[in-house]
Amino acid sequence: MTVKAYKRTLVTSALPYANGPLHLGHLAGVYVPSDIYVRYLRQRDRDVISICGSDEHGVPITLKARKEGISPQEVVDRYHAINKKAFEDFGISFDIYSRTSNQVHHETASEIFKTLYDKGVFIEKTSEQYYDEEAATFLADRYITGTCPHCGNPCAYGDQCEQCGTSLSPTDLVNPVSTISGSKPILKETKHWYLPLDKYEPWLKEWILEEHKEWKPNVYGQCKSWLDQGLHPRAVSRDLDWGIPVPIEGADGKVLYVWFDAPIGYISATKELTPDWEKYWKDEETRMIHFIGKDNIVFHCIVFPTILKAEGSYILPENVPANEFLNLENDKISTSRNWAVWLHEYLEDFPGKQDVLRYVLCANAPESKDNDFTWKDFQNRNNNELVAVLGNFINRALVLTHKYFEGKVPEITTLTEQDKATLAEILTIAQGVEESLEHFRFREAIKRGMDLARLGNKYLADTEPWKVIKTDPDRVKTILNISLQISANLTLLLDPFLPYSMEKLRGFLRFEGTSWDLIGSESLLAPGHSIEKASLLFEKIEDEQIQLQLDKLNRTKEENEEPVVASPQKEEITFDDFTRMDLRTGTILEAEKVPKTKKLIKMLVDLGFEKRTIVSGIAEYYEPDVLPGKKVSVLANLAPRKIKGIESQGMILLSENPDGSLHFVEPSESAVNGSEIN
RNA sequence: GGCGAGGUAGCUCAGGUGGUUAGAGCGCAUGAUUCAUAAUCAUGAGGUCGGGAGUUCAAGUCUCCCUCUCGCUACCA
Repeated sequence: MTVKAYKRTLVTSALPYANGPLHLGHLAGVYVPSDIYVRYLRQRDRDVISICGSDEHGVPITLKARKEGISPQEVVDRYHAINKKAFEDFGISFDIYSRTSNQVHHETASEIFKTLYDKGVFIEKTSEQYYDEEAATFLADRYITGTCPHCGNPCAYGDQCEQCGTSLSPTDLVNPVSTISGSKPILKETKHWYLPLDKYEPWLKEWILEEHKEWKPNVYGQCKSWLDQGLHPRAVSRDLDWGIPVPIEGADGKVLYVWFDAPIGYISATKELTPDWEKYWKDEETRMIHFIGKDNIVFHCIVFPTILKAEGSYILPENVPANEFLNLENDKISTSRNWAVWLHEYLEDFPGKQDVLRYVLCANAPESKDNDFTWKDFQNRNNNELVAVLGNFINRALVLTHKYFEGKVPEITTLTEQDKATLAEILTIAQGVEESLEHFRFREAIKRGMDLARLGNKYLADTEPWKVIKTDPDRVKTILNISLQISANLTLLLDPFLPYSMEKLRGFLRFEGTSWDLIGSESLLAPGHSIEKASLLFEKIEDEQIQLQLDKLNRTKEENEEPVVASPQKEEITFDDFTRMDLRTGTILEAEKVPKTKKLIKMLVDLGFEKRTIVSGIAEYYEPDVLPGKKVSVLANLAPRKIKGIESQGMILLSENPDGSLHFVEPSESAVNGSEIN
C-alpha cells in the first residue's frame, strides 16, 4: 500500500433524512466526530471542506406529508430548517448545509444518471407492481396496506408488518388496499433501471478487501460480509411523484430511487459551495472521507463507489470511518417510540452547554461497538472531568495570577528541570492527539487532550506556588507563567473538541492565536500581558437537572407502555365464510426443530381421523420437548404449503401478544382429537 | 441457520505481527494539600481477560466447540 500525499481533504457527513429532528445518536455517530476532524484540519491550515445537507426524497417523506395533509416540500422545508438551525446552534461547522430538493442537486443527479445510462451501465427490467387505477399511479410499497399473511394484522404495509416485524413484499399482502384512493390496486407492468452491482463485485473486492485493509474492523467486516454473500443488481428508479425524475424518454412518473440520489447530494452541495468543486471530486490528490453511521456502510462503501466508478471521472473515498449506534439509558434510540434526546430540545434545556454534550458524545462515542448514553454519565463527565480537571485548572491559574500579579503574565526567571520537562510534555501530548485524530480515534484523542489539563493540575500541586510565594516570589513568577502558557496551549489543543469553551478561554486570556502550529510554544502569552478576571469555564450540573431529563424519559416510557390500541376489526364476513374453515381439535404427538432455522418447529399432530405434519414458527417461545401431548386448535383445510422443504398440512392457531409472543389456543382436556370447533 | 461486529477491573473503554508482575479515565479506599466550582495531587484495593478444549517453551492475543449482546440475511400459513 502506497502512502499518498494529499493536497486537500473532502469530508462528507451523512445527509440526515428530513422527516424528523436530529437526536444524540446522529451526533455521536456522525456529526461530532466529523466536526472535530474538520476543525482540526482547518486549524492545521489544511485545505478541507465539510459537506452536508438534508436528504429530502423518498417515500417516508411523502407519507408524512399525506398524513399531515401538507405537501412533501412543506415537510422537508420544516425539518431542513429545524436541523440546519440545530446544527448551527450546536456548533457543527459545515462549509455548506445544502438539501437534495434544490435545483443544483436535481441537475447533478440527473446528469450522473444520464451518463451511466448512456454508457449502458444499467439493466432494464420489467416487473409487475401494484397500480392504483383511480389515482392513475403506481404504488410504492409503503402506499399499500393489507392484511399481514403472518400475524393477520390488517394494517400491514407493503414492505413490512409493524406488528410482527416481518418484512414483506406488496404481493404478500392479503386484500391489498391503496392508501391513496382506498381502492383495490391491480398488478401492472412497469419498467425500472438496475445498477448491476454484481458486475462490479471483482473490482470492489480488490478495492476494499485488498487495498483498504486499514478501514475500521466494523466497516471492513460489513463490506466483506456483503461481498461474500454476492451482490445483486439494485433498482435505481421507483414509481413515485416525489423525487428527481428519471431523465430519459418514456420514464414518465418515475423518479430516481432515494439512495441513488442522496449520496450525489455531496457532489451537488460542493458545486453549490464552490465553482472549484471539481478539484475536490475529480483530482487524485484529494482525499475523500465519509463520516456515517453503520446503517449506511453498504451505500457508502459499495453502492456509491460503484456509481462513481461507473461514471468514471470521480475519485473514491479514502476512508469511511463509520460508527456503531448509541443507545439511550440502556434502550435503543427510536424515533417512533420517541425514545431519544432531541438536539433542539437539549439546546433549550441546557443553554450554552454545547461543549458538554460534544465532550460526552466524543468521549463515549460508539467507535468500536454500540455504546450507551446515560444522563448520569453525562453529569459525571461534566462534573468530574470538565469542571474538576479542565475548568478547575484554568480557574486556579487565573485566580493565582490575579492574586499575586494583578492579572499580568509574570516573566520567567529561571527554569528548573521540572519546568523544562513540563513544557516539553505539551508537545508530546499534542502529538498524541494528532496521532489519534489522524486515525479517527476520537475518544482517545479527547482523552489525550485532557491530559494537558491534568499536567497543569499536577504541575501546580508539585510546585505549590501558594506556599512558595511566602519565601520566593520570583520562583512563583515562573510557575504561573508556565501555568498560563499551558492554559493558552489548551485553547489551541482542545479547540476542535470544545470550540465554545476555548473561545471563552481565549477571552479570559485575551489570547488570539488559533493555529495548531503554535502548540508547544512556551511563549504564547508575553510577560506583562493582562488577562481578564477569572470566571467559570464550566458549571456543575446538579442532580435536579438530571432528574428532570430522566423524568422526561420515564414519561415517554409510560406512554409507550400504555395498552396498544387493539387492531381494528376486520371486515364483516358471513356465517358461510366462517363455515368454510375446518377447525379441529388435535394433539401434538412429536415435535422437532427444523434444522438451520431460528423459528421453525416441525410437528406431527393427531387430528383423530388422521395425523398431519405441520410446520410452525414458534421455536422462540416453545421448546420442542415440551410440546408432545399438548392439545391444540388446528385449521385443517388450509392449502398445504412447503416450508423449508417440508410440506405443512394445516395451521396451528396461536394468539399473539403485542410484544409478538405466541401462545397456543388450547382446547380443554376433555375435547377429543378431531372434534370440530364451531 | 448463515455472515459480520462485540463480550477485558463496579462503570465506560485501550490492549499492531502471541513473550517480563493485563492498562487508562471515572467510581471506591487511604494519605497529602488548601490556590481552586469539597475541586487537586499521591498511593492503593479491584480482573481465573464470556465458558471449555487445543496448538506453543509461552495466548487476552492463534485454532476448534459452546454461550450472550448488536447488526445484516434466511425463515415465520
